This record gives sequence, C-alpha cells and structure tokens, in this order.
Amino acid sequence: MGDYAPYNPGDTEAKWYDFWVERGLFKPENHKNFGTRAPFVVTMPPPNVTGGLHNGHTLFVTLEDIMVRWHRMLGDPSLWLPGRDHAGIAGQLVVERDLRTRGISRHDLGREKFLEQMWEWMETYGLHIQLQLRKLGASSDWSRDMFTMDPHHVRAVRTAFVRLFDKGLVYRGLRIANWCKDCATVLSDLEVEHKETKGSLTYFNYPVVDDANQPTGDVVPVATTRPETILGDVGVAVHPEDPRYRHLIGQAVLVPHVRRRGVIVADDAVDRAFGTGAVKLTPAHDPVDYEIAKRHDLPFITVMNLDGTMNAEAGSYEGVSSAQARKSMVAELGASGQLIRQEEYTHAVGHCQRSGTVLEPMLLDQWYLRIKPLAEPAIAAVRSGEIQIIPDRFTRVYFNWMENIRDWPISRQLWWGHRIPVYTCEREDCAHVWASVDEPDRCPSCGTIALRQDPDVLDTWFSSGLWPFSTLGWPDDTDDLRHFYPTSVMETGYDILFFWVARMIMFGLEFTGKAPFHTVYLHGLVKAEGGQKMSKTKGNVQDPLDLIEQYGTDALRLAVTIGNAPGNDFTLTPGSLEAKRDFVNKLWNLGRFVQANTTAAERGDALERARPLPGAPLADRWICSRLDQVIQDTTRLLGDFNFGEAGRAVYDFAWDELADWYVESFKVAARAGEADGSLLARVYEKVLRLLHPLAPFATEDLWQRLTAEASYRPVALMVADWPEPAGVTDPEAEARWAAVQAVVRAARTLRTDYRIEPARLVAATIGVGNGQDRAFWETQAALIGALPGSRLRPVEVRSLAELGDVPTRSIAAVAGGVELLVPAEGLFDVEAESTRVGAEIAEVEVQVRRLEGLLGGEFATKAPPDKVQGERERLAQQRQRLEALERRGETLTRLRGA
RNA sequence: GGGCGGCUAGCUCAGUUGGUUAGAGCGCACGGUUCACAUCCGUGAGGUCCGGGGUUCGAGCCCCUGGCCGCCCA
Repeated sequence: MGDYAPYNPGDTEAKWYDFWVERGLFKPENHKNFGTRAPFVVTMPPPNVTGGLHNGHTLFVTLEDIMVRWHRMLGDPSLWLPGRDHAGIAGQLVVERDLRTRGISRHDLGREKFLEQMWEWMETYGLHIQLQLRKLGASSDWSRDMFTMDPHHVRAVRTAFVRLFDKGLVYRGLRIANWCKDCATVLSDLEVEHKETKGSLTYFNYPVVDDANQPTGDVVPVATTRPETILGDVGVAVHPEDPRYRHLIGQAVLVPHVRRRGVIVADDAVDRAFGTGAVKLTPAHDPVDYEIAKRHDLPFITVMNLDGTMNAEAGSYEGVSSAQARKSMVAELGASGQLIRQEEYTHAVGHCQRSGTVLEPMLLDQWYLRIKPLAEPAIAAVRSGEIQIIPDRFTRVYFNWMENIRDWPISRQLWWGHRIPVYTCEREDCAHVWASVDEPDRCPSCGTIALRQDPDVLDTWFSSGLWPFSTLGWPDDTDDLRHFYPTSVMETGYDILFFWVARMIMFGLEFTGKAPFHTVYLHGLVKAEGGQKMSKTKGNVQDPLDLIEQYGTDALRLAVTIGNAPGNDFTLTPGSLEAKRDFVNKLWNLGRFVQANTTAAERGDALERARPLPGAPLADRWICSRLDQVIQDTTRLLGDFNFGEAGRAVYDFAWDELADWYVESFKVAARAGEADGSLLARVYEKVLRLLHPLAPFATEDLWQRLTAEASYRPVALMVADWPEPAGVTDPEAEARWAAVQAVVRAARTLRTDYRIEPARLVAATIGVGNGQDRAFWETQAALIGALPGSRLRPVEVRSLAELGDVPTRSIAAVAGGVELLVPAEGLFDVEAESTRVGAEIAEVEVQVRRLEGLLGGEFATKAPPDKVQGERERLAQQRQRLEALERRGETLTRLRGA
C-alpha cells in the first residue's frame, strides 16, 4: 500500500496530552464520583531539580500513571500530585560545579547572590522536568504542582521543626560525624557509601614513658590506617585481660611529633585479635575511640580543619593536607625507629554519596533529632498492617533498620535549603535559644532585637518527609488535606526506603496522627545496558526524551512495564523498546483494519460489552470468552500491583488472539458476508481500554477514531469506564477453537515439511472418527482451509469409516481429534511419511506411558480429583491420537509392501 | 559480621497460593510481495530451571546445604 505510514507517535502525543489538560481531566474534581467516593491519591516522589529526568524516573512515572489512570477508569476520583525537590547537597553541588567552570566559587558570590543562582538553575531545570513529565504522559494535576522551596512548603518545614524542637526532640550534640570536605557539610550515616578501598595498615611502637617523659624501655605496638590521626592521639587502649599488655595499664605513652602524654587504658571494646591487640586512641576522629575516651574521661583533640588540612593541634603540620601529613608521619616514625612495618590492607572506607570524597570522621556540634519516639509508632503502623509494603520482602528490611535506628543529624552546612529556624538572642546575659515558625523580630525572653539565626540548613530529607501532607496544605486545615489525606499509595524506588519512605511514615504519624498512605510500592532500579547502574559519571544516563523521539512514549512505557517483576532491577535494552514499538504499531494497524472493515453503525456501539450474537460462529464465541477472561486477569493483576503481568496479558491477547486468529477468521467470514463488525469493534474497544493505563497516547487516539460516530460516549478514553466481563465465558467454545487451531497448525506444518509451494492450493480431507462431531467440522472446514498458511481447498469432511483406504496415498496429520489428509499429488513419499508417523508415534507413546504411570500410582488417590480427572482426559486424548497414528502406520506399512 | 536479591533458551527476562509437556521478546535456521501491518505472516531448532540433599503422589516454585554475582545494613 503506497499510502501506508506506520504509527507515528510524535503526531498524536502532544495533541492528546493537551486535549486532556484543556478539559481538566487530570483534576479529581472533574472525575465522576468526586465527593461521594473515596479518592485515589498518589503524591509524586519529587524529582531532584539537579538536572533532567533519566530512565529511572521513566519507571516511576509510568507505574504511578498506570495506577492513577486505572483508578480513574475504575471510577475513583484520582489525584496525582506532582512536584520537584530542591535537593540540598546535590543541588548546591551542581550549581557550584557550574560556577566553577566560570572560575567562580560560591564564596566569591556570597550567600545571597549564590542563592539567586540556585533559583535560576532550579527554574530552568524545573521547567525541563515538567516538560519531560508531560511527554511521558503523566496525568498529574498541574494545578497542585509544588516545589519543596515554595513558600507554603517552607512554612510546613519550619512548623514541623518548631514542633519537634518545642517537644524537646531536637537537640544540639557534639558527636563524631561524617564530614565531607568537598561538600563542606556533615552527612548522615545513610549518605555514606562504604567502599572497599585499598590502603595500608601502619604498625608502630608507642614508647612507654615515665613521669619525666623518659622512655621506660617498654613499648606498645599499635596499628592504624590513618597515621595522620596520631597527632590527635590521647593514649592507647588494650583489652583488660590481655596478658601482653596487662602490666602496662595506667602507664603513660608519648605521642610522636607533638610529644603529648597519653595514657594506656583498659577497655572491653578492644578486639584482641585485630592488629596488635592494642589500639591508639584518637577520640576526636574515630567513633569507637570517642566512646572509649568518654568512658575513661580522656580529652578530645581535633587536629584537622574542615577543609581537610591539619590545624594548630598538629604542631608543625599545621596547614598541611591530611594526605601529606599521613606520608610525613610515616616517614617520621621510620626515622625515629618506631615504625614496625606497613602492610597492604583493604577496608571499607566511607565516601560521600554525592561527591565521592573520602569522608573524615570528626567531632562536630550538630542538630540532632531524637528519633526513637517517632520510630516506634512507625514500626507499629507497618506491623499492624495499617501500612503494607510491596513487595513484601522489604518489610523485613524496614523493620531491621527502624528497630536499630539512631538519632538523625539534621543540620547541613549548606546555603541551599531550608534554613534552620533556630534563633539565639545576642544579648550575652540572655542568650535565649528558641525555634520560630515566623521570622522573629525580637527575643521573646528579653525583648532585644539583636538576634542570630542558625546559619545551617536542614537535611533535604527532613523537608521531603513532610511531602504527602505539606503538598495538600498542612499545617493548615485545608479542603485538600481533608479530602485527599491520607493518600493511597506511595510508589518509589527501594533505594530510598530509609531516606524517604520511613521518614514520611514517622512524620506523617507525628504531625497528622495518621499513616500518610496505606500502601508502599517499591520498584527496582533501571540499569543501563550491560546491567550497570546508571550514573552521570559513567555517561550512561539516557534522556527519556531521546527514547521517546525514537520509539514513542507508549513504547517506552510498555518497555519499562511488560516483562518486569515488582521490585526487581531490570535493564532497558533497545531490543525491548523495539518490540514494544512494534506492538504499538500492530495496535495501530489493527485499528486501521477495524476502521476499514466495519460500518459507522457497527462502530457506533463499540462501547457496549462484547457478546456473541445468538447462533454466532465459533470464533465469535471464542474471542468473547477469551476477552472476558483477559478482563478478569488484567483487573486482578493490576489490583495486585503486577503491572508487568497485566500488560503481558493484554499484549498477548491483542496480538496473538485478536490480531492473528480472530481477525483472520473475521476476514474469511467477511468474504462470505457473515462477519460481525459490531463485535469486532467492541472487542477492539475493550483492548484499547485495558491498555490505556499502560499506553495512553495510542489508545486514546485509536479510541477517538473508533468511537467518533458513537451516539453516547465519554469525552475521552482516559475517563471511560474500566471494562467489565460480559459474562460470556464459554469453555466449550474455547476447547473447540483450540481443536480448530490444532488442525490449522497441522496443515501449516505439513506444508512446511513437504515444501509445498506457498501459493499452491491443495485439496484436503478431514477424517472424522466415530466419537467426533462431524457436523461441527463441516462448519469449520472452509475456515480451516482459508486461514493463513493452510491454503486448503476444497476441504471435505468424511467419516474415517467411509473413507476406507482412499486416503492412503495422502500425507496426513492427527490433530484436534481428527485426521487431516492431504492427497498431495507427486509429493507423497511412503518412506518419508512412514518416518514422520513413526517419530510421532514414538512421541505420543512416551506421553501415554507417562500418563498411565502417573494415573496408576499414588497420584490417582492422593491428588485433588479435578487434577486427576484432567490427566485422565489427557490420557484419553493421547490414546486416541496414538490409535489414529498407529492405523496410519499400518496403512503405510501395507503400501510399502505393495 | 547480619540481611536481601539474582543464577531459567545464544541474549534480556517472565513464571504469585507446589499440579506433572517451563514461557515471551530478541537472535538463529527455513519459507512467504494475498486486499491492517515486512515495525508483518508461517514453520522449526534451542533448556541437567547454579550444584547436592530433603519434604511430597508431584518441586523452577517449599526446607536444608554449598557455589558464584549484585545490593543493603553494620
């Protein structure tokens, strides 16, 4: 066909997205049942506005859109609330990098000017992300769009903080924290990536000294991976029961270079088996040493600056980088004869999740959130089933983390983010410290106007934790909050179960008294080709817009859905994208066929349920029965969050059953003027509805065309009702159709085996045995001969008895309970045919023996009766098939003898 | 150190209350210009479901055990 053009997604996608938006179809207020039925609500995990979306986002957008579109069609007023996140560290980092390319640091600009740059960036990428979401087909309510730095959300964050502060849950603490010198901020444990790193373990002797700092001759050998921390040492710890060092406990050692006196203490925390069994103590730079030092009342000496250089406590190393100090210290130990040896050592070193920098454990003063009181109700909510986590295996992961949760350092030394609303009165004799939602103008205690706000900002996840309710208006008692909270499903990646999901649950319960959602659905990670994690540094991040350009949005969405299991990581490959593009094209062409082969009147009631007419042909009864089943399966699978399997069910039905078998038999009927165009239109319309949540654009376009002449219809497929079964399940039709298919396939195989020219028509006979319904096969004969690949004409139906020896010189197949005989002139070869039949007999015999064995054993008495019955029927069929084949074999043997 | 996931066709992966002949897409071989579609249609080859043990009438699926790969928490 010259005028044929394959489906062109670009043409239709923008058109229908605008159509939906213009009619306000994404707004729950415009959905049926609004106000009378409980809404379905999803808050979108706000993408970081650090750059564009990648295909990890494609997955979440697709899955959430599937849920929302499905619920909307089910008749639930549905709200999908979009938004974006300011992404504290990551956000600041990208803008700083950008500035650096122009030779500017944020300190050159100052806090205020820098924040202006931040906002500019956020606006640029915010718009880009919105565009990407639209291109992906996201049916989210843009009128409720929110950014985590919007004034409303800012107020929500301050309110939340103040409530926690006033409750005494926020405190200032001096602890060993993870410091990233490149991000210049402290991080929580979750933001630390432990990487196996090759380093070296340095062994050296600590000299034991007397009161005059003179060596006693004794030494304590210790080992360290960070020799530069020696400068901050305050002593050595040994195990109290270690005979090697027991006599030294309480004596003094001399710290190299700085010549500080340290003490040898005994502590149970020391692992006698590790290294030398004695550990040097650097309380300000190691969490374990810190704990030991606290127990023994030792001093904490910080020897490093925040920029990674050594400070004045490091003596002459002041100003030297820690890496250089490390090298120099080793050299120094070597020179003084204290160095024992160095050995290669691989250990887990904490790296900054964002910058990749090696983190420095340091004693720092930070704001912490006392978390246990929040964690307990959050654990209970999941334990009681108030919140369900899918896939279930993540429930244990959640409990494991929540039950061992530690206080959360919430302050970050950044400029970009929610500034901590803690104020200090500058009047020395007052020095009142308080938290305030509104910007205060004077000290509430002494009334002075000299105030100082904490310079730090909050961890971004503190802000994100409020998302499901701040977006709906909290802390105000708004209509939205009353209508849409608690939300329904929180769909996000399992990688942020702790970062985000756990915090939302804790905050939701704390601030609203309600679990913020009843279901958590966790998806897997989308990996780049080769199974690699996508990352900007590897350069394997794909822009969804590029893939949309190449394959179309629907194909992209289908590719991230079909064939993937909940919670599992998967790889997005060109192959899977091509397959889904082909499928969309198939659907498109199916639409063209329906359009061309039905009348306007027939399409006019395409929205009706698909039922076969009384006395309808077998194919009609079969397809209706199958459709009912597919509707049920798809509905159940979507309800179980089994999106991949749901998609697969419709995909297979549309392509294999509707487009292949039904359409082909429709063509045959149409030639005889007997096709039911109305039924074809109805079945096709249901497929479009079933597929709409997954592939919204093509289905909407096709549906609009199909139903253009309908007397009554919804304005769009996206607000059409979800299909319900018509109640026409027909097992007999399905079984009979399967028999027809088997005969057709047998005909195709015969043709292939005998290399009969594809174009050549051959006559055939269907030989019907005693037990078979001859009249039925007569009604199917012409169809069987006319379906693609069989090309049999004429096809006559005869009883095997009356055929006698007539078909002996035919090639034959036994299928569907009958024999198909093709008296192919010149093709028949008794030897070849004997071989074929012999092979088949052998195959069937194996089956018969297997089934006889099965039914003769304990299976028959112990298995459920329906299963036993099923196997009995199968055996009967196989026996019948075997008999037919054997008869055929005998005939052939006689012919060979002749 | 604790936990989780994966190991199924050449490749990428499905396989949800254990049911006996394990599937899909791609790839491969062979054949097709018929009136929706070559982004198509047909036929076919290809699997010890990581190894070992166990439970069961029956195990890819459940239990125990070992291996390799990946991830999370410490």
